[in-house]
Amino acid sequence: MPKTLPPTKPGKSYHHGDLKNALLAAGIALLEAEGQPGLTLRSLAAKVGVSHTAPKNHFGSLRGLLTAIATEGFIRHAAFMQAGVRAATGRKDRLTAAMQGYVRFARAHPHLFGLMFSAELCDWTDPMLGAAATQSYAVLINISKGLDWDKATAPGAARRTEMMLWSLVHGYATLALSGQFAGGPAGAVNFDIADVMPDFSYLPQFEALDP
Amino acid sequence: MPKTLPPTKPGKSYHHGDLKNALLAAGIALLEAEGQPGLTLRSLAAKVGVSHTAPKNHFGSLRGLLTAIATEGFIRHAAFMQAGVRAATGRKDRLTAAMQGYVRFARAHPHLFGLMFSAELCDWTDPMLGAAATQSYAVLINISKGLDWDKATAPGAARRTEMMLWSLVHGYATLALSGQFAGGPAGAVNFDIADVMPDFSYLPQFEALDP
DNA sequence: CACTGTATATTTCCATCGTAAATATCATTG
DNA sequence: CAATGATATTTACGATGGAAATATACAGTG
Repeated sequence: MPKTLPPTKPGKSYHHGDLKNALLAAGIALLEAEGQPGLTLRSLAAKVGVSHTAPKNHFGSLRGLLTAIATEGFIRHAAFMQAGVRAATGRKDRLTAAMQGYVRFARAHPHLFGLMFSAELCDWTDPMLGAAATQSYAVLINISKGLDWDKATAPGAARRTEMMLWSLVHGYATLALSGQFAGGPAGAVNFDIADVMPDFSYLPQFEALDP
Repeated sequence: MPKTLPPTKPGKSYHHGDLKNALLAAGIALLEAEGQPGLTLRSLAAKVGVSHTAPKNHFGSLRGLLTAIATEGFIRHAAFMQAGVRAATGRKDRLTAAMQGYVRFARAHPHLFGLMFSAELCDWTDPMLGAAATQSYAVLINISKGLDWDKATAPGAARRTEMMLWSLVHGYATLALSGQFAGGPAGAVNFDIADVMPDFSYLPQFEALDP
């Protein structure tokens, strides 16, 4: 009964059946393999075996495709951190695991990470992308809420703590990725944020730049 | 005597005379005005009034032009921070001024800042670019050396302190630029790093990721 | 089963881009 | 003034993203 078969891999057909997911998977693979400039609509379409205008039906434009890839990247990013958090016990250890997961993901998927935080390439008005990024951010927020630092009562202290943690780990990941730390001390991945910043929430002057 | 006239602005001539600097200046202006994808060799050449292949003589390729622009960006970045540092008194105030200058520069020249730390667009094997980036980093290093935190005697403590400061301010600038802090508390630019992290150097587990 | 509408994919075409190669112009030096 | 090297232009080419028209498959409906 060929009718019961869902449109998965019908061998060779005019219609692909699952082109959107296939383009996403192949797009991420191509991005990781050859970097952002190597991910073109034509090369991607050739890899999947369709015409170079086929992606337009599903993503509208190259920008739409990159936005969808970044969205998937944030989903994986959050899941990657969460997996580390679940394996840890204790509040500080969980924060450490999240931070380490943040950096490890960036190192494991540098081009995807770069795309995710690229202001130019993605369409940040897309609600799906915004939701995925927020969920990734929420992993850090939820963990930082359980820490001692959260005892500060100053208005906005918790928010500033989150921004501080996010800034620190994101800056570290970004600079490490761009090779700016190349001259630093040799060593394995040992990013223990909990030990580095044991106490800062009671003196927060960490104001937001954006309204 | 038209011969005594140096090759500056001879009105209209086959040779421009100072095309390299003109391309750099117009390139930065075009980058800031229209973003990185708007800075093409052809649009830049049209703006300066030369053929679209003229930049090749001075920069080799688009990548070379972007690298030169990023180099100039780091020079301005360092100068911008230094100007704030000179106007401040006291060691902590000087660090604060440098950090605030870091963020303000990023906000004032978002596209230039993005290009400077873009791993894909620039040629990081260029020694001029590396030197300019190092000089910008050196502003933070020199200031952090005079702080109380520097009393730590653990091996690599100073280096870790520098990396921490750089990570924090760079992550903050990057996230603010990409609009990730948009949901934060409203407020003016008030980034007082010295108050946020008064004490961290004596518990450093901040290892480098890169050899 | 036949008919029809819709989603999906292809073909063709175009403007723009970066780059290479050959050519033209100028500035300098002897 | 002639020759040489630096500088700029012209022409051409392959690749890219996108628009428009066309072809194909699928899902209902009678």
